[in-house]
Amino acid sequence: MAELSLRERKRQRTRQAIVEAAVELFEEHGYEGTTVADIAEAAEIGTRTFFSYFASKEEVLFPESDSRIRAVVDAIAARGPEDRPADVLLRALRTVNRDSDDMVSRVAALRMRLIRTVPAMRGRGLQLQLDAQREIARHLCAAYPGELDEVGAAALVGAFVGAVTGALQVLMETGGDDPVAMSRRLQEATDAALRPWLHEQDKPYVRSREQAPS
Amino acid sequence: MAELSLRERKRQRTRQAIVEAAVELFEEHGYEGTTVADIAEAAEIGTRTFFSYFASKEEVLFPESDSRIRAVVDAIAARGPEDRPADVLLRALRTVNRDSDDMVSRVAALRMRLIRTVPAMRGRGLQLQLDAQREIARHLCAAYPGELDEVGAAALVGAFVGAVTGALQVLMETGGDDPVAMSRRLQEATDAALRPWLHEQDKPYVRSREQAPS
DNA sequence: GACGATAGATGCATTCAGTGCAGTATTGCA
DNA sequence: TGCAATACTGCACTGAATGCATCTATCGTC
Repeated sequence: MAELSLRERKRQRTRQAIVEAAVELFEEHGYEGTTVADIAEAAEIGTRTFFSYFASKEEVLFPESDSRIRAVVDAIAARGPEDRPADVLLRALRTVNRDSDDMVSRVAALRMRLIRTVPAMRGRGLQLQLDAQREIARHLCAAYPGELDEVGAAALVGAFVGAVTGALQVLMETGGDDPVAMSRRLQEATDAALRPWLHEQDKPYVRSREQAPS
Repeated sequence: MAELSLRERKRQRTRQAIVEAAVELFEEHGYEGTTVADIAEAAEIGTRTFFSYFASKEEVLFPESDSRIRAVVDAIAARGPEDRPADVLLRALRTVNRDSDDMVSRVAALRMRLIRTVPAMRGRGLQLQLDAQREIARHLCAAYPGELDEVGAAALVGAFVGAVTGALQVLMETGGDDPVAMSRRLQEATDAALRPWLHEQDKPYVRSREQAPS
């Protein structure tokens, strides 16, 4: 399968070394307290070489072009004939939230913490998110020709992602440290915000409230 | 009213001079093609002084803490007893869109263009937007105690603002130059995206289409 | 296995944003 | 008028990022 050339393998290894060195140093001395030169030295490369792997210091912590996009695109591709655009997005959103590995991986956790605290990281994260939205909107638009135009699709995607982002922001700043509880509150909040789109059979928290009225 | 001390007046004048110089130079040589030193020289101040007025180069184009927030907060304060949170946001959103002066003022137009093209500006803009959302969510939460918690309010606000942002992004990149047409398409797209929240009497584009079919 | 082409690594110099500091000028106030 | 607070400025410095020239390792080919 992975018949990569020696050059390619070496490059991957160096890349990995950079990321690991960066994570190590960021955790020890903080983001601002770590210079690119420090990272390069720890990864045993020249400072100049760093920038042939990553365009900027932030980039180290935003490696892969997020698997989330792919998950949503898959969900769009797997839509049923009865599904409205909003249904598809709703399902995708839940899948993504459920499978969110953002609390497990060490890099992901660090990234989260830095996004919350370092302006440069926050800005970068938001930009990538907006790009991802655009990408998803394109797919959604293509999946519903005649029904959704580019702008409408972007608005719809924006609404759904915006709800998640808004909730997540508050959750992170409140600083709860229990991932399970946070995930549940996130689901509740977005469900509530997006309630007008929910079908009856899709309203878990209404159902649970019927069973156990407050 | 404006009994400012001489110092204060002088400071305002210098501030104004910096902004004007910056706008001038950005329009002539582009954002990246203009250094802080250039701006300072044009504004007849020392380079160092620039940073006692603005914390960074971007900041020059994000002056006042946006009147938009105030407009939304006002809309929340002016809510009727029958209004649901979504109703309030919907009305506020329309007011803001309608009064949007972002196409008239020279600074605003330049800012728009740079947000679209310069990563640093985009990042900064998104950060400010998220902060604004948070602020609005706080007010909304306070206005509906017992009904909305912090997280839920943030999700709701995020959904509405996200819809507008998503649509706006596509509209800007499509690069239509007719502000009126863009404003109309924006309204249509967000209306469509937020349709599940619309009351019947709140659907202007359905109504106007009945009156004057295209 | 040798060889030329190519891609990657590196050092060096440079630009530019942003900060800390110290000294000077200006303003507000008594 | 004089004193204290505040603003302005130059200077030196750090750190990110880029361009360029050079050197080295790898690759495909014969």
